[in-house]
Amino acid sequence: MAEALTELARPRPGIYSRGSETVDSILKAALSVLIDEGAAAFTIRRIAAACGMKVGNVSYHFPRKEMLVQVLLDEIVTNYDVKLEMQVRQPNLSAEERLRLVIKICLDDICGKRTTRLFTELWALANHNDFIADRVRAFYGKVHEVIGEYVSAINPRLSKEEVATVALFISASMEGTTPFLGYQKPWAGDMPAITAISTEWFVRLAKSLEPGEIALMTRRLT
Amino acid sequence: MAEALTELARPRPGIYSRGSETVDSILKAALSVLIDEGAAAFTIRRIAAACGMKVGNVSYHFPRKEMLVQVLLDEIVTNYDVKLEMQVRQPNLSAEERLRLVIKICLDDICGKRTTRLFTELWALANHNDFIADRVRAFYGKVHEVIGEYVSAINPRLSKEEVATVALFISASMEGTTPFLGYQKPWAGDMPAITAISTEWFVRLAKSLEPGEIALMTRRLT
DNA sequence: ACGAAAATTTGATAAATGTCCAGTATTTGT
DNA sequence: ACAAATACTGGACATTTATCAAATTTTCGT
Repeated sequence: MAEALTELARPRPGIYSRGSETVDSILKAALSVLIDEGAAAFTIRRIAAACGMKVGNVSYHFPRKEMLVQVLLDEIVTNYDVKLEMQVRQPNLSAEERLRLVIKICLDDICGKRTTRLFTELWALANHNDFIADRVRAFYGKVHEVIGEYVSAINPRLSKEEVATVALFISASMEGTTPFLGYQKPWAGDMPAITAISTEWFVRLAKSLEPGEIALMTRRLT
Repeated sequence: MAEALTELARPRPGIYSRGSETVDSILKAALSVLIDEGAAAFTIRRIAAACGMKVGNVSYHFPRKEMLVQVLLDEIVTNYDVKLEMQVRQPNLSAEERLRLVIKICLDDICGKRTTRLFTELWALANHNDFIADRVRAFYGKVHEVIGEYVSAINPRLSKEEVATVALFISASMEGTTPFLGYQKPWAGDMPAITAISTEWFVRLAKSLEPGEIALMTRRLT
């Protein structure tokens, strides 16, 4: 089931302005269908219906369904990247305040319908679609970098690897709330308390971890 | 898309022993297909092929595909429940050691192909299938109970709600490793370190949290 | 070993899917 | 305003899907 990571995802089919708008409509509708109805309903016909278009036209702009998936995912990931950068790069904040902010931003975002639905679907799709797996990995790599930057600023004695591990731990812990406390999930009401614990304890972890301590703990465990 | 939570999931069609074995084969094959090929390949035909059977026979034992899904999920959840109970109820351990053990068991389990693949699929399916959402919720409810039991033993001053919140935090944090550090996931190699941090810091959280502190932190955050 | 119940095979059904193409309409540079 | 490039329509195509029913084989209490 190895996907072709090559030149499948062309820039954009549209050249005339009308075509460009149509492509936008299709992508928007495709995202809506994925979020509102799930991957099983992610069908050329449903997408066409969702943006009031004929099947043939969608097929004209995206001759292969896989193209649509790839262009859509690239757009989604880019949007998240931009949003993350914009929201996080606030001036006049200490490293600790920045880390708190990032944690709050991530958890607030997870509460939204879009993120809750989209990423649970992507995690599943990544199991058997190498392209999706690759993009999801790249996206979270950036998230880890941002978190790691602040962890490193809070605790400069930590090595690069230790910072990466702490960032991974914080990120994974936060993302884990998605299927449980995300949009309309069973424990969604507990998100404020979990956010509070997260900000407090992840900052505490970043502050108080000693260089070499992770290796020590790991060795002790096995 | 509201599912009928009623009497769809009959006990078992099989009456003759051969039929029983066939049903078992079907369920086993269905799980294999879901894990090895994903929800998109979860098809009567693929399942039939996976257990060397004719499509009509699978259809005879499970006249509706949704029946197969429901019986399969019930069996899966029951198996996990039993496994959890067995592994966790070790004698001669302190509450703290038990909590460490539960954390280690959960994270080790997440590393396996079965759990990594299965639960990412279930989280996605739960978005639009009420039956699956219900069973997944029930399962994690039990996990939280087990964790909460030990948290409560470690820190008896915490209220029931506080214990539940801490258990939810620990559980969600652990489950969050699935799409990142699970089977063949990008950061799978970091699981030992993450396990070490998890056991150490989740126990520390359970120990040191003061009654009323969660409410305080939550209020301070907003 | 007989016979009814259960299991299995075989083949068919309608519906839905991705892809394609001939023809028509629209857009855009000139 | 013209012509070429682009966009869109309508319909078709072969596959694949879940479900079903008649005919056959197997099972198992008697």
